[in-house]
Amino acid sequence: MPRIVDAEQRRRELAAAVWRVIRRDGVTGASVRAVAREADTSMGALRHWFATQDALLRFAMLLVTERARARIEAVVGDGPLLPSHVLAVLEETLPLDDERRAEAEVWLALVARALVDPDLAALRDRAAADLHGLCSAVVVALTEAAEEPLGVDVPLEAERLYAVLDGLALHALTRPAALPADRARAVLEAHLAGLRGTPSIVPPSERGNGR
Amino acid sequence: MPRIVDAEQRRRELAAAVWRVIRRDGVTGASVRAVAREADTSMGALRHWFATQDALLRFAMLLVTERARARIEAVVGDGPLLPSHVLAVLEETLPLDDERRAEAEVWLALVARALVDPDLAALRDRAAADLHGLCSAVVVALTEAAEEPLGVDVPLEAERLYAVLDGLALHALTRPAALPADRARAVLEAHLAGLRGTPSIVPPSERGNGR
DNA sequence: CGGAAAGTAGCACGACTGTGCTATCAACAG
DNA sequence: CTGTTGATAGCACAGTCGTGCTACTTTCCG
Repeated sequence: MPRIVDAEQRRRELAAAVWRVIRRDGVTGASVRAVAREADTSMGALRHWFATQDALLRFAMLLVTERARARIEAVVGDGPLLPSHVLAVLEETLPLDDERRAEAEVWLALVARALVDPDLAALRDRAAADLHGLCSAVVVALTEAAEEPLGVDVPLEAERLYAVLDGLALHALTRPAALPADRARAVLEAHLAGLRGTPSIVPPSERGNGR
Repeated sequence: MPRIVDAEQRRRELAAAVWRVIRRDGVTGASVRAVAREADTSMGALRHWFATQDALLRFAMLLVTERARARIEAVVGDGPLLPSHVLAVLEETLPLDDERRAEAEVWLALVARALVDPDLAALRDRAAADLHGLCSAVVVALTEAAEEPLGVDVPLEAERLYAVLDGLALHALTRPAALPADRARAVLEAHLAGLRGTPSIVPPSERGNGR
């Protein structure tokens, strides 16, 4: 057989097959055989790239965080976190289109498994720490940009923003009919408006400044 | 063998064994044999009460919602939703002690499975609709109690409160060290303060009129 | 050309899976 | 007493599971 030009690429292809199986049959259905079949290869080939099933699932989970991180960095770039970019950045963690929805489904399945799998829990904790840090940065960026100094409890507001973010992600994922993409965006935007010093609770006369 | 006095009680005992297995080994480990062993009974006895494994998991999930609902009703009672009870009511959905933590773990595991199991999805959707309704009622109760009328987008604020609630639940469950019980409570309380018309973010000139 | 290495294929094993099924036991009705 | 029902026990079947392992093909290096 032809040499694989890029080993990492091959591993990503197989992990993509894991994603498809998890989305179709859940993490329970992600057996070695099912993944090999989905990837149109053999058990032996699969085990050549991943010694155990746990390693396979670990890599599949790692891929979720990597992709989200890449999208976020593509938006924010190297520079500082601009208030004008905040909504776009945080949106990248919500399941608002098919690609991000796929990631969120896999993420939820693996986070649940992480409750009883220390390896997956470690990956989850690292991602959580990253997102929590991002939320802190967002709170700082928004409050610093306010015209007059706001009395903000930054750690608390970061925690609250993080909760809104993951809560929206969970609900947009599990109740897409009740919380479609644009509505999830609107809720997030309203929350960010509050952090900007413009309380989300405003008289009707001032409402209607869509995103 | 002695007749079972209360069939429902027996089913609850078996479902409790399901909970213990799910908490220890995840939903993957909740096989018929494992549950029977945990409940200290036989496969035959288990199958006498639950015809299939799906029925067993369905009942275990139903039990989570039932218990949460019972606790909430115990707090709010028959009367109207008083602003003074709002925090205590919403707290009942957070994993702030061992009992509620157990429910949340089982809930997360089964919600993940619900992504590929229509029966569980139906239970999840019903619970979500209930909680969403509760959040709406909370928003209405708090804004109506405000001294001056606030321009509140009730559906949007309900959605945001629901997101905060489930986000906090998820984080308190998966990152208990980063978000201990009293801190989760504090974040929720800060959010409710905002709904009361006392924004969590206030200009320095208006500060000092405590929560 | 020959050998090493990369990659693929898939069998074998022992363990586990859900469910159908029968057998057994306890308790009550008649 | 007998007969019926509730409840338990556990075997049998036909699979699937993860992984160890060998065999094989293809590619590259010297």
